[in-house]
This record gives sequence, structure tokens and C-alpha cells, in this order.
Amino acid sequence: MARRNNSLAAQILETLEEQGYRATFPRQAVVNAVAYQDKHFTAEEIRQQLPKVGRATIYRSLKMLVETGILCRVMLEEGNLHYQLSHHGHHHHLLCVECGASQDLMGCDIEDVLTTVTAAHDFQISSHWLEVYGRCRNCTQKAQTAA
Amino acid sequence: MARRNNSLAAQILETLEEQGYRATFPRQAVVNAVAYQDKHFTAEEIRQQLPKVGRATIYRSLKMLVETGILCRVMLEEGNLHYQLSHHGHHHHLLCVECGASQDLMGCDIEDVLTTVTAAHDFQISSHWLEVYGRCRNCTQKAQTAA
DNA sequence: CCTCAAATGAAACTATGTATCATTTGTAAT
DNA sequence: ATTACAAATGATACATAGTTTCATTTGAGG
Repeated sequence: MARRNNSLAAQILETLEEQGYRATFPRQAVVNAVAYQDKHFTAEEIRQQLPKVGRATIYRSLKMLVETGILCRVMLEEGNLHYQLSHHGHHHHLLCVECGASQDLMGCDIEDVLTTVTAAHDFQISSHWLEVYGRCRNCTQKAQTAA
Repeated sequence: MARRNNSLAAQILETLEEQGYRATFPRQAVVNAVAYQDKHFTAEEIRQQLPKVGRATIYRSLKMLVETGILCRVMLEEGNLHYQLSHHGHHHHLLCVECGASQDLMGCDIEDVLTTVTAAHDFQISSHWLEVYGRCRNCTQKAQTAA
């Protein structure tokens, strides 16, 4: 697991270097940290895990990682923005409101629905943002066992 | 136009009173202001329009209006949360990135798609959030004329 | 081992709220 | 009309999430 995350971090750093970003020590620390997370996370959480790295640097690094497509932002139900690794291109998230787990929803079938529906409104879609909230398999089972 | 907005404001205040909220002067000012907006707006925009009302009161009133279902929040593409009147129950928004106009998307057809897609993930949906970005009819036409 | 742009960190600033608490005000009962 | 009192307000401080500025440091190429 740790190995896998390390190689993931290495892979991210490689991508960044290819794009002309310097592999500084603080940057590497941030990349390691985000590769290590198993849930969506906030900038402040990363900051607490890396007390030696300056606050501005954490925010700058996360912003850069979002811009390069390595991270994506997820919107929680209450309206808070978190970050998480973005393994794929366009995709959406199934967010478990119980445990915070997040699954990717690939093959965005709603595109078709949206094009049809919005055509009636004379609206030209450029993009959309969808978040789905609910309970993952584990948490559904737990709830049933408890009841 | 002004008359219609005034009656809208009156209607909102009536709803609030029915729910046990007192019709204070600052509160009426906020309700008038939000009824007067023709686009989604921020708390700060309302505040600038009502310099005599305290900042905390503006935020408290907006929160209350969201909780009572009179306002809803919309997420802009960059991640900023704005407010707008919520005329209906569950609905989504078509947000014009050009002029900021927002149309409601009723009859949420994506529910069905979501249930089907997420069943494959053993995920129990409780809610979802969708925002659609693009260009409204006016702005599409303007762009074509200009080109 | 220089050089210099890129990156950093400290600190101040912005935006968007929430919490506290002493004071004011609507409302319902008298 | 007066009063009583909870609800609401406003000033202020605090919280969170992020950006900006700028003097200093550092990584990478020559």
C-alpha cells in the first residue's frame, strides 16, 4: 500500500517535471501527502500533516495540482470544497455521506439527457458539475445490521 | 416590474410570518433586496445595497431564507457559492457563463439515469447536486452576430 | 560552481461566513 | 396604551479557505 502510494507520488512528480515544474522539497512533501490520502481532504488537513511547509505553499501546490488535472475538487453536501485525486478525465463522484468514501462515476451517461433537456431551453452546454450523495455498500450493510 | 417584485417580497414575508419569524425592519429590507435581484447574487452584494443593515443580520437572514426554501444556493464554475430565488422544489440550474442568467431545469430526468448507473456501484442515492454551465439563447445569438 | 528564474515563507489581506453578548424591538397579553 | 419578554439586531471577534506581496532561498542548466 505504502509502496503503491510512493510510486504514485513519483509518477505525479514526474508528470509535474514534464510540465516544467521544479521538484522542490516542499512540493514533494505535498505530493506525497496527497498521494497518501484515502479520502477527499481539505487544504488544512494537508497543512496539519506538513507543519513545516508554509501555508501559502500548500495552497499554491494544491491549486497547481488541480490545474494540471492531478487533483479534482469535490463539493460536499453542506457546500464545502474538498480535494481528491483525479484518476480520469471527465467524471463524477458518488460520495458516501456516512464514511466519506468516494467512488468515481465513469461514462457520464447524463450528457445525453442534458443535451436533450437543455435543447428545449435554447441553452448551449459548455460543462456541468454533478455530485451524487448517498451511502456506499459498506455503510448500507452496516445500517441494516444495526437495525 | 417593481410592483411584481414588491408583491413577491410581501408574499415571502407572509410565508416567514406563518413560520413564526418576526417581520423586523432589517429583515424586510433583506427580503425586498433579494426579491429585487434579477440574477444570482452574493451576500456581499446584498450588503452593499443595504449599508444600514448589519453584516451579521444579512448573513443570518440569507441563511434563514435558504433554510425555509425561499432561496437556494448555486455553485458557479469557479467554485463560488451564490444565492437565488428558489421558485420550485427539487430543480437544477442552467447558468449562463456569459451574462449570469439562470434558468431552472425542471423535471429532473437525470434521477432515472442516476439510479440505474449507481445500482451497478451498490450505492444508495440520497441526493445529488447538478449545475449546468453554458450559454443562454441571447448570448449564443450575440456571439454569432459578432463573429 | 555560477546564475537566475522559479519557488518559498511570513505576513497581510480578501471573501465568506459563524459565535458572543449587551442592547433593541415586535408581538401578544393585559 | 403599556408592559413583558423572547426574538432579533449590531458590533465585534473569531473561523475558514484562500490570495497577494515581497524579500529570501533554491534547484537546474550551462
